[in-house]
Amino acid sequence: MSIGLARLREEPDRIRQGAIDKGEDPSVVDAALALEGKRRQLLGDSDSLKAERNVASRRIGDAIRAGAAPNGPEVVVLRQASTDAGARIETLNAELAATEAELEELLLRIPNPADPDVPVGDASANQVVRTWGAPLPKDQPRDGGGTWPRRPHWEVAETLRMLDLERGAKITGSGFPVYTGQGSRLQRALIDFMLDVHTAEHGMTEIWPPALVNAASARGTGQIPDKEDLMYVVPRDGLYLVPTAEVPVTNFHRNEIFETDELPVRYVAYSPCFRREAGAAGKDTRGILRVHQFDKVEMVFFEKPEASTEALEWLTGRAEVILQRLGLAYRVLLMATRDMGFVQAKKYDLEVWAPGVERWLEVSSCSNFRDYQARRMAIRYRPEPGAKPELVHTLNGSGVALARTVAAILETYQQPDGSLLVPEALQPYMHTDRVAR
RNA sequence: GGAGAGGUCGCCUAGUGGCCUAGGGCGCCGCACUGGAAAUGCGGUAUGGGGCAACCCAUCGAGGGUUCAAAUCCCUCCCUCUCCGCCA
Repeated sequence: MSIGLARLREEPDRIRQGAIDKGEDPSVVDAALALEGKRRQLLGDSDSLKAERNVASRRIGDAIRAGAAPNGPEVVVLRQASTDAGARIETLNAELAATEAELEELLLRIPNPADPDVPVGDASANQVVRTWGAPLPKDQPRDGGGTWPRRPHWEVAETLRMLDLERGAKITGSGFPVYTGQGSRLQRALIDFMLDVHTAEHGMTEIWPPALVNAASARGTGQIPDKEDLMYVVPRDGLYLVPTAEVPVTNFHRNEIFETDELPVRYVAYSPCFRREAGAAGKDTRGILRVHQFDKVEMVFFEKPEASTEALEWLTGRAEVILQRLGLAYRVLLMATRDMGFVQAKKYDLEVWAPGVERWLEVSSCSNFRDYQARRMAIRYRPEPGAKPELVHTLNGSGVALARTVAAILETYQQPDGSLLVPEALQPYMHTDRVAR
């Protein structure tokens, strides 16, 4: 379940409109409402029959303890009453189970309504809310006059022996890049740099999660059943390779209740990410813009509901800090309802400028899920000490994904002589200010 | 991988078919006593669902089964601990 039944009953109109805005079928909302009514009816009937049966059973126990014969007339009558109730319960429960299964099916098809400030429409309605830095031109003025053309990242990397796509294809398959030499060190440097900034400066707690998760976790964040095709599966052990650290880190607190003073809880996690990218064949085949395995530093927040709106802005800003320190030009997009995804309430994408391929590359996606994800995973908190638990709000965002950031660095910091300047922020980690042949 | 022992209300623990409507201790909250505290006493202290409410239903690792009735008996699975094997 993702949309809450209470909310479904209380504000069906808003949920219906939310479905329409996201391009989903709104009639599902009414079908779910009808089934919910049926469910409550059946549940009430079943519960009162169970109460009857419990009373009868208790009386049998009392009678026997008081000295009645276990097969005496008094007990036989009671036993019959209990058996009869049991039979009717079984009939009702079968119907109830079918109803609940059907209802759950429908609820999974109701999207999380977008926040009121999200533009309605498809990708063309996405708004650029701000840009930072100036996108470099492909043709760069040369000191002595004229221009030189910036090369795409795969050419820069190959010249400097930082990347080996062919051997990656040999040992695993296409889309599994091998980073070599200073390329490998650049990976480590970026991971280290990002984790250091988010922990030491932004106060997040570092998590180093497993790279495989079980089915319950995959279900928790909605990877299955919806997106099973996107994941690598290990059927023999019933495990899934993580497509993002969001999956293990959000599930970290599945079925838990935070105490009042524990929130917010803010994690940052590095993990490799594995994506089959089925259906994307032919797109971005060159270089490392779309690969099956990449590395990412991910931020995952658990917030009090009243704080989540502001938390999304802060979260997005923390990802921006990384790009700013790396000196990469980027823009922030507020995603429109039909382009933001089924489960997000509000989402910003960060796109970095890659002057070699002359494209904006998505390196981060920062989302507020409100209580939608938390409901599926039963992650709650107590608003006051001793109060009834309520669902937390969850947020996450990349801070940031490596492969495309590496591409942007290679294309932004390449020099006319073929060497690469190391961004100042990375120099302490790379132990050099320049990579040359 | 093999053998054994376990998984009970935040923590520890009692519980071998009905007196379990899960008992006790610790912790926590409230009240009383106190100048204030400690100690002590009394009461309260899980989650989900249904009901206007009184209250009812479900949950003793998970899921099935036997029974009028399951924490308790049976089956399957998961996890933890100890020992052995293997291994970075």
